[in-house]
Amino acid sequence: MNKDNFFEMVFEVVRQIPYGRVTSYGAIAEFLGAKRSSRMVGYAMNGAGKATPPVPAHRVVNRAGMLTGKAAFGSTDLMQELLEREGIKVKNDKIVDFKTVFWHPESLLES
DNA sequence: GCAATGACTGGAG
DNA sequence: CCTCCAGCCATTG
Repeated sequence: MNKDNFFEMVFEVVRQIPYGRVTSYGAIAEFLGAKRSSRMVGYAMNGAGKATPPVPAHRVVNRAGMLTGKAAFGSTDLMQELLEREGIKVKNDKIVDFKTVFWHPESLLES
């Protein structure tokens, strides 16, 4: 079954990520109130490419800013391309100035 | 319902 | 910020 509740809220947050910004699985999990379920966030992203509308999963990386899920895009180079496309510099499968482009989900609370 | 899995995280070196 | 170890948790077989 697609669009499960847990996946849904993860997709929602990821879709709210502004252009040229990235966030981490733990940040999303924490925002959802399930910081312990950080792994589930990544797991949910596994269905992101199959979800509708598709979510910018390339904007979601681990806490180190490493493109851990690049393999799930089908093309490992695709994720880096998309990130650079947004103005984000990627070096050795890791985001440059990660803390600078990092986006906090809690920013949604600020209208 | 139990066992295995995984796009993770925090603590320590 | 990098590497290794152990803990958490929902989905799947």
